[in-house]
Amino acid sequence: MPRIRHKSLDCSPGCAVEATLELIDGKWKGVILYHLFHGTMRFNALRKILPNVTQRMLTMQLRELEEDGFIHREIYPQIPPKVEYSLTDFGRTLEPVVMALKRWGDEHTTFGAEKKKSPALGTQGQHG
Amino acid sequence: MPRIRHKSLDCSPGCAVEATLELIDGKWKGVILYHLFHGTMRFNALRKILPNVTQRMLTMQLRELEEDGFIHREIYPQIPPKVEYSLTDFGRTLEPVVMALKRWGDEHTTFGAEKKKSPALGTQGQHG
DNA sequence: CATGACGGTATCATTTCCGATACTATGGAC
DNA sequence: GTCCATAGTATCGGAAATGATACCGTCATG
Repeated sequence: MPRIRHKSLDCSPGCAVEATLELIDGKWKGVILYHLFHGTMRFNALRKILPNVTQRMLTMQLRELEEDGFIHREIYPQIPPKVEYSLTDFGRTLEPVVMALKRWGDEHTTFGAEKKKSPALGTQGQHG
Repeated sequence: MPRIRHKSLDCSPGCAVEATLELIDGKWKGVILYHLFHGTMRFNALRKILPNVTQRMLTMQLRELEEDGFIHREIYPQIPPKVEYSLTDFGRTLEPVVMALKRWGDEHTTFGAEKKKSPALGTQGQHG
């Protein structure tokens, strides 16, 4: 049961909505989670598919996701370092949420529209 | 098709997730939308169920939701003023998203847990 | 004349988020 | 001895989001 950063969540019934939003908010967490649904990834692998995220931000977002129990950080004590990120069982419970977000984005934003124009992505199956 | 505040959305397939998040982000939009699913509301009615939101913030969030085409603002030219907010058809397309967020929050956050401890809220049906 | 209801604005301060950049550690290859 | 790869930290600064507070306009009531 993750902590909630909200100072006071006594904001009426709909508050569970905000509580969830707070946890997956943070500019890159959604995408990070989305990619981890497809499997374990190393730090630099995430950097490659998220070229706009600075190293600092990526680290921070990953740490927060870890703190909240969504992802697991596996450190292999070797040189050069190897660190793998994967979803926890708890993290997987977010799948319906993330997928609802993605589905809506695909259908209703210009980003989704652009994507449909590019059939090459279709070969990636669930990825696109 | 709403504008996207993100500067660059070339952040790989999962980006539709972020696109959606950006639109319903903003600390109070989730709750506002959630409450509007239950029907039209006046400005002060929203203030009452969201006591932590300042008037300024509420106005701003509502204006952004309006800009993005999610809600409709109906002004009745009378004294004292009356302004009603309601979801547009487009706004209603967000229902699965918001409900997914709420469901997860209810089941997995301490806020949700607290709520379950309070059976009185159960009488509110879908509200709680 | 003062007060209250309603739906706001305006202004300022603070907090929080985020980006850019530089720096670190270690071992192996060259 | 230098460079590279990996996974970070540290520090600084600016921008954006949010909060606090005060003010506005109008009509009705007292």
